[in-house]
Amino acid sequence: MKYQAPKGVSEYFPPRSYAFEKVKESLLAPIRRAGYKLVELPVFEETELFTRGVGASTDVVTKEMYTFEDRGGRSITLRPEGTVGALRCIIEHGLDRGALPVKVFYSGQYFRAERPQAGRYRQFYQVGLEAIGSEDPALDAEVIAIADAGYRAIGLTKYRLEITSLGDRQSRAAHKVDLMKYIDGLTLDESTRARADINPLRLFDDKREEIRAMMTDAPILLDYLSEESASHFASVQKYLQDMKINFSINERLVRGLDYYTGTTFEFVHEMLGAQSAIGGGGRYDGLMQEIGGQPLTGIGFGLGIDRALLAAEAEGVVNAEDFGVDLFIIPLGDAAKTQTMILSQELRNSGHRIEIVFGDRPLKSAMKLADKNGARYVLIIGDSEIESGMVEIKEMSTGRATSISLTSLVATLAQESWTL
RNA sequence: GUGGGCGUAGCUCAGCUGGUAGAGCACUCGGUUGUGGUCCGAGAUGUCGCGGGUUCGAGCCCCGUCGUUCACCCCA
Repeated sequence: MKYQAPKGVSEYFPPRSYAFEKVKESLLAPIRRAGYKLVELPVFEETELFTRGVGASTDVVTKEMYTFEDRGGRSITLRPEGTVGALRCIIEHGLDRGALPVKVFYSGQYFRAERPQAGRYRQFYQVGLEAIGSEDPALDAEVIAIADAGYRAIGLTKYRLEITSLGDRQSRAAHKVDLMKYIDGLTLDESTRARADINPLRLFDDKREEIRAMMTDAPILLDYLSEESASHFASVQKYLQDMKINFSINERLVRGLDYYTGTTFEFVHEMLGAQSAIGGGGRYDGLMQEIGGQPLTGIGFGLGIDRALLAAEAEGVVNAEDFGVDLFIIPLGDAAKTQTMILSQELRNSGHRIEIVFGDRPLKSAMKLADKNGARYVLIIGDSEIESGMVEIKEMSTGRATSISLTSLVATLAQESWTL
């Protein structure tokens, strides 16, 4: 085997590609129903957009970006996340000049040069949305509810929603001072110390027992929220409760992108191993302005399709059987082949899923093929059928055959009783 | 970037203490004339990841390398 896909990319092919499609559509449907509008965005952007937007000190920017120079000497980067690019599009085309909030959604692949792992790929797929220009806590709740509806549409049940508030700039600054003071008093190894210097909140998320223990008495950001932030967060919770969306407050929830402020959330699946976050998002107060837009707040999420699929498979809620065809046509002989080509074209034009058998397979083998492809009905066309003008259409599940005239076939199949 | 596991037919894997490879599934054909799902029969398929070493002899041992996988970091 000479060529293989680049390291860390996931490819989806039958039959799993069908489940992938289903998961993606399930996540997308609630977004569309809430009035969010599609934006198709480039997979690469000017590098600076990400260093400015995502945060120059984040791991994502410092060591996980696919960056290269294009032929004109510009520094280009494959998008490591979706929000910044979506906002760039909104700002560039003035979508935020009309009625607010602007509500957009998108889906596609993202790239991060990390060491691959279960549920973590160098190219991964996400469905995301952004709502720009409203501070209303009801919007926070809507965004969370949409994600939750997507997971439910897939059929997932073994996940939980964790939320917290990162507060506003002042809340954070005050907390950071005390947290740094606390961390300075700890004995940490060099790399952990370095991480703490970049973002002290990270230590809350450390998986090592000894670090967790050290952090149990650390000052919690929630205790430092300004009155405004606290009441906003309280409203979000109230709306979620009213909508009967289960959640828990994780005061130690940390996200890897620097732009988050206020409401922040994560959906965590319990059957996924180390990479258990299937989706997450939050509010970002300064981001629009940071990348050259109006000073508008915004909120959004990114839902990992790969991980949602993994979760669906772990829960056994994906059924990949619906990739069958309505009608399988088996031609016997040259004249029949021509007839089949014409017929399949007509039937496909009227919306049916039609497959035909290619090559000169023995009839028996052609029947097997139809069966394996999940054909609901099979039609055999040979010399006698062409001569008599009558064909038998066989229902595979019952084995029963019905006689229909060739000329009325298209019309007959369009009827209610033949719900192809 | 750091650490552990694994690399044998398309897939899942077996191969005992070293003697030049096997199963199941899948695939193709057949079980008398143009009808599938079960059953039976036949058949094709491997540079045993790659390179070196030890040995009379290596899929099995040693070294390296690449790939893969899981975990840390980080995150969807």
